[in-house]
Amino acid sequence: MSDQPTSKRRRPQQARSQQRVEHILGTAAGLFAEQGYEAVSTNHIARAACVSIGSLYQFFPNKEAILDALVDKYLNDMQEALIGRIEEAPSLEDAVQRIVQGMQRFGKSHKAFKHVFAEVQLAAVTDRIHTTVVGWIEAMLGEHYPQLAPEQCHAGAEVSLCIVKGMMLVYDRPTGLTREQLSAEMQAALLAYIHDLVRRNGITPGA
Amino acid sequence: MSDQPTSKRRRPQQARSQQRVEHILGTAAGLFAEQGYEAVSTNHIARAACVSIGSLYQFFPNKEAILDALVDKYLNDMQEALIGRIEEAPSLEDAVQRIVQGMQRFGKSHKAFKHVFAEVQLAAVTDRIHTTVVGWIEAMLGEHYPQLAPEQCHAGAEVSLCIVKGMMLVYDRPTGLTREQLSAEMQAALLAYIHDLVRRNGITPGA
DNA sequence: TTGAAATATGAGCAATTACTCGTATTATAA
DNA sequence: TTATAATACGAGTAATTGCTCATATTTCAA
Repeated sequence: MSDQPTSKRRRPQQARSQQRVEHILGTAAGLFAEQGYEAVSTNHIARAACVSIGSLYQFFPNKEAILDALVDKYLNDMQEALIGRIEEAPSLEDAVQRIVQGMQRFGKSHKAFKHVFAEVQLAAVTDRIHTTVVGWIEAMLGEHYPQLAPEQCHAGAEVSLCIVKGMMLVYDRPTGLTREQLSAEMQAALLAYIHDLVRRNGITPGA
Repeated sequence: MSDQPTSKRRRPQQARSQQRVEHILGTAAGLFAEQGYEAVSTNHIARAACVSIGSLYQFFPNKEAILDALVDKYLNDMQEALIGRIEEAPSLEDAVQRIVQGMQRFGKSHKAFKHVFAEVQLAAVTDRIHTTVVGWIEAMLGEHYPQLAPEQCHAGAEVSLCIVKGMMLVYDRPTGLTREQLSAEMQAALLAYIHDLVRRNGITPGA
């Protein structure tokens, strides 16, 4: 996603510094997840990672660069964890299940992601993720329903992502439902919408 | 929602100070909407409202109290703007339309609300809103489908709110869809899910 | 008219913010 | 072994944060 330096700063060249950068990122992810991006300071991150503030700024030109690096990582991880599996899905129902469960797993193991993804004021960063994921869903819809016009695919993808986003906001809230129930309901909601979409466009839903 | 003092601070008693408090709240709402809660300082609010920082702290014991007061106001406004209309809705389809359009209107005229509602890290405040709104939707479902078990109503309400929340996150994003299209799609999504829910529970959807 | 309560003011405080820079410690290639 | 580049360090900077408090002004009942 970015091979040139993320920053004007030095890129880590020796093994120890590469490990350090990884470690800083991991620590930052944890803190962001717990307290949110704005509430976490760079000094805070450095202290928690047992790294001097100077070392942190050796590799990250500013606070936002840390978040950017995290987002790069997340988009890559998501691509691996989700997209491969979605393309292999034999049916739309299967694809929907993989999306919902994949997102759930991903949100669980990368809690900071949920913040970044849902936080409204980090518009630039959020946009990158949003656009990327909409593209994936759009492609999936187009593949399963070639008769669907491109604009319809796009609209469907935007709305589907709405649903998935709302879903992620609610996963760690005490809803009275188990994760499995929530997951099942969200799959049902997504499928119900998609089936409705294609039906409205005069296509008989497959399977 | 709270008649006793919001704070340990003086309650405004004279007309001029009541106006001032209103004005501070309005200004804060605007700033929160533009920049998010964390990014806006109390000094900032005071300056923008043309009020000294001391006056601000005369009526609000701390920054959070400003947000709390806003949420009180929003929940009241929402109750008036939405709930009355929902209870009068002749059909579920109509109720869904009123919810989606009401939320949209509300998000438009109270932009700060969107932030507060969706922001993950303001857990306490967000919870109040979430719980309140889930209750409303739950009641609506129970009324339109008396055969639906209370847990089913609750589950349905939680998932429906997920969808509405995701919706609010996306309204002012360049999606390539007009507001009307988005609104229509979201109504369709909500209805598709609810119809699916009652169908799965062996009830033939009305109308 | 008077005086006490309500309201208004903003300089200023301690704490924290994102970030710099001079210096010290490593690693590596010659 | 040595010299140069890479890495590490953390005291220190200016700016900003949420918030206080002594003082000044306004309101209104008596």
